Amino acid sequence: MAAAPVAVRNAIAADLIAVLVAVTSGDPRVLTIQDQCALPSGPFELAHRSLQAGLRAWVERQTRLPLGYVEQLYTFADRDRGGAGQHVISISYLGLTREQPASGEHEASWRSWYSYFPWEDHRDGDPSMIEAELLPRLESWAGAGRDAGTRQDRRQRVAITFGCDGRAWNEELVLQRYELLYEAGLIPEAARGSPPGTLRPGGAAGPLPGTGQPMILDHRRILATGIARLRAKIKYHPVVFELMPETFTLLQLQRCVEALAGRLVHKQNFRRLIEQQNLVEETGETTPDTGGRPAKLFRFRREVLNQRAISGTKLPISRA
Amino acid sequence: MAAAPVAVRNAIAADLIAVLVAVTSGDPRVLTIQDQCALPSGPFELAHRSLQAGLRAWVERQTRLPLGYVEQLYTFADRDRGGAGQHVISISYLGLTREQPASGEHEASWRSWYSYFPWEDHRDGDPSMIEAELLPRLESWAGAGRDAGTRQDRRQRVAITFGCDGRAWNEELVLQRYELLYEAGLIPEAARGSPPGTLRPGGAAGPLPGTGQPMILDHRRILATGIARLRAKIKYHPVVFELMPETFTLLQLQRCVEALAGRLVHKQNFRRLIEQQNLVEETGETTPDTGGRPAKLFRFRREVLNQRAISGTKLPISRA
DNA sequence: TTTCTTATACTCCAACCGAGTATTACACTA
DNA sequence: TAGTGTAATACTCGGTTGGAGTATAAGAAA
Repeated sequence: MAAAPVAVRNAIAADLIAVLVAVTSGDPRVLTIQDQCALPSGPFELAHRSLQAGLRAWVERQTRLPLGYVEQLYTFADRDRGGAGQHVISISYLGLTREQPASGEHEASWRSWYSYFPWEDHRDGDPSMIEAELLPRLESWAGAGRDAGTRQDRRQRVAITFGCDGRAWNEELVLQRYELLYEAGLIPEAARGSPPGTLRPGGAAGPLPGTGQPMILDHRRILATGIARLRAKIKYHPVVFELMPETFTLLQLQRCVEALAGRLVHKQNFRRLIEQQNLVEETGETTPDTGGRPAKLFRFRREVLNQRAISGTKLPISRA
Repeated sequence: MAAAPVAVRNAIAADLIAVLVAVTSGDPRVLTIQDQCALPSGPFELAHRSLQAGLRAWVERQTRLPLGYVEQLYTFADRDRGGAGQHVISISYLGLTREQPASGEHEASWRSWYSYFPWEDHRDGDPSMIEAELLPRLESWAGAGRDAGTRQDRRQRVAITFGCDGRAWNEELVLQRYELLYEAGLIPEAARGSPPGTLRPGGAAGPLPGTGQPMILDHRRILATGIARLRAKIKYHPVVFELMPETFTLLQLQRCVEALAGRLVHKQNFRRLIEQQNLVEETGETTPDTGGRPAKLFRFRREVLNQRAISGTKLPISRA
């Protein structure tokens, strides 16, 4: 029970997996490898000082991206993941950066996260594929429940996570929605058996059209976790600025938030909130290339990171 | 870079560490071992299906506690923690339960978490030891900063985390406060060098009086993480009920929340919030042993766990 | 009967937040 | 040069929430 040195017989391998996010031209993107079917990952080695140091090391070595903000997501070690009889612990991280040319190594490329979760983008209204494709299948899954209790339970989960029956859409339930679709058998990854060698060829869309592009292993689940965490975080912590260029207009900032949240925000209220919190300061310059009236350029006041510590900083993400 | 099976040369050992919390007679308590100087921990073994399964397994085997709620806290692998040259990954968990006689094995015992963090209990007003002991030492640490910038930075951190200069006390900054005291050298654990064999005898208070009882390694940091997480969580998720008996009065529930938060709440508002959210239902009985007017007994409506999923459920923890 | 303690009902007010209207400032074009 | 499109900015308004206070009711103990 004590924290004694562990014998070699319990030796284990540890993997670091990264969800690297950037927002470019209104698109929230994620760094992927292996023909856009996997998140970048690498082994945790003895040379690394700490987990976060290990992550920063190989991310910066391989992609030359300056990792602004890094946060641990989750650690898991389900038995079916590892190789023959060996446990692999996977420690996942969320990292924010600005999109770079993406150093060609390892065929890494940026991809919109909505191509993996097409039902998550509500910026142009609720995507029609929810009503047209997901809900009917989910309903038939719910109806196939063993007893009445199960069926009602399933219907309730569907209604809550997808905002049916007059309920509001909750953009933070990314993981719950993915797991629901997974349970309902609508996610190709669910069909894959335990042996981790049997991967789908990948590249093209999975077996079921309209449920987004699959990834290897449970990488899509990890991505969902990262999106959910980020969507929750931007509401009370000024992390958006890690994704912005040095100077920006308030509309650009708003578009970035909207891209992450997958929904629109009220422009005037957004500006009110940003300004009354003293998160930004004017650079004194304006940019004319907004199409309309030139917008003032702003710069993030890095000082607030020390001040607020962890509290404060709200962003308005409307419910209607 | 791919998630390939990792060779044995990067073999690593994994430990599970638990912060088990119960609230008894107005005291938030934590399960400890080794003369109250360590959190219970155990190796993650091949036999375990998953991390959480591993945790549940040995906690329930060794303590016979029914673990209601379990949540992952943090994973770390700093080099100075492990044995000679070997990395040890520590995965910490937060678990909620009701205090049991504590099966005597392994000299496990429950202990108020405020004996490790005496500055965190503000139920009877701000503890005098902050003003009397901590702040003077922190001030002299801040004043010893190399340049003016450092000094100002340190003073600001002190003011924010301890709520000086008219700032409000923020009960969620448990970890930040601990790390500040650690940096300032007021925490005995900070004095310990890298070699993990050199532990203080423990038991009695550490070298510096008034900074709480020390623990081995970084267990106190983990405990701080758990407290912070729990204090944040009770505000938007109905986890308090995992700590309550089957039936309870609203005052008991309030006392439990206050014990966790380390501060008092407004009674009328607390009740308003609890009731308008339909979190509880009357049992129909009352209990006369409250000293005053008999209180109605309530029961947690477990159904809400399915309904709210993760959203909703606020608890009022006042700022003044 | 007084007093203590707790439960419970009701009120008040300020802050916040979502939503809308109106106006201003520029670029482009006909 | 007038008109149009687009975006920036100012101002208003009403509902909800949440913190805090007052008042009353119901029992136990002295």
